[in-house]
Amino acid sequence: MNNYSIEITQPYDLHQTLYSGQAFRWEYIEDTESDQSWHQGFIKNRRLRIRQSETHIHIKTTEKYTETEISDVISYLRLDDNMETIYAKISNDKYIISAIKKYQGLHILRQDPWETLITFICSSNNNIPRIRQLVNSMSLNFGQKGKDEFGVFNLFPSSFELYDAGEQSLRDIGLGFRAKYVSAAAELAVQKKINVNELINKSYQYSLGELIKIPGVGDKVANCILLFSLDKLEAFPVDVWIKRVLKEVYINKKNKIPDTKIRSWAQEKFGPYSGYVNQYLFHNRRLFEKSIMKNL
DNA sequence: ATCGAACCTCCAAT
DNA sequence: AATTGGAGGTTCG
Repeated sequence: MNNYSIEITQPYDLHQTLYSGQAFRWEYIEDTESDQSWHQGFIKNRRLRIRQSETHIHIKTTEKYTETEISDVISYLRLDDNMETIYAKISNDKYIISAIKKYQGLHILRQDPWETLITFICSSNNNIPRIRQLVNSMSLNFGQKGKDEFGVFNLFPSSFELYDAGEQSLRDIGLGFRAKYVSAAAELAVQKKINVNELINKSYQYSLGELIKIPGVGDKVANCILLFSLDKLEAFPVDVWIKRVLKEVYINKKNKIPDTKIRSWAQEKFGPYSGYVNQYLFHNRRLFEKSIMKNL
C-alpha cells in the first residue's frame, strides 16, 4: 500500500462533492487496515481510495504514484479552483450566499469526458440509484477487468468495448431506450466522427454544438458534460431541480419558457462561473427536499 | 419554431 | 395485491 497526501489550502468538502450527483461510481467503504472510512473509485482508470482530514486530502493506492498521478487527482478534484474568487464572483444575492455558506467547499469535478458522456446519456429520465446501477453494470459486463490488493474491479468501458457490446446487450442490462443512444455514441467514437476529449481545448459554444449532435444528448446533458468533464464553468444544466429553484426564487412562475432560453438567461445573469451557481443551487434545493421527506 | 407524447425500467405510493 | 406515476431528458411527429 502507498499513502500520499495533498494539503488543502481552501474550502473543500470531499463527501458532498463526490455524492452530489455528478459522479456515479464512488463508494463509501470501511478500510480494515486503517480502521477509517474512505471513498473508493477511479481517476484516469486507476483505482484508489481517498479521504479528507482537516488539513489534507489523503490518497491510498496499491500502486506507486509519481507527481503525474498526484496532479491527476488534484485536477480531478479541482483542488486548484480558487474558491475565494469564485465565491466572490457568484455571491449575487442572499439565496446564493446562503447556499454557499451551507455547502462550503462543494466542488465541481473534472471527470473523464467519455465516461461523463455515457453516464449522462444514461441519466435521461432516470434517477441517481439507477444511474449508478447502470454505470456499474456496464463496467461489470463490458469494462476491462483488473485486480489489486483492494480486490477485483472493472474499469469503465471504452468506446470500443461499448461498440462491441452493441445495442441489444446494453438493452439486456437495463438501459432501455438509452441503449440505442449509447451504442450510437460508441459507434461515432469508434469511427472517429466524435472525439469528446479534444473539446476540452475548444470553446463552450463550439463544444455545445458538437455534443448535441450526439444521439441522446440534448441541451441539459451536453451542459452536464461541459461542466463536469470539459472544464467549462460557464455551463448551466437546466433540470427539474434547477427549474424549481429558478421558479421559486428568480422567475415569475407562470411564464412557460423553453429550457435553452432559461439556460442562456441564467448564464447571462450569473456569469462565467454559472456552473458553480448551478451546482450550489441544485444541491441546496435537492437536499432541502430530502430534509422534508425525513421530517414526515 | 414550438409543443406534447412516447420512451425502457424500476419502485414507491396508492 | 395490482396499478399508476414519476425519475436530474431527448426525440419524433
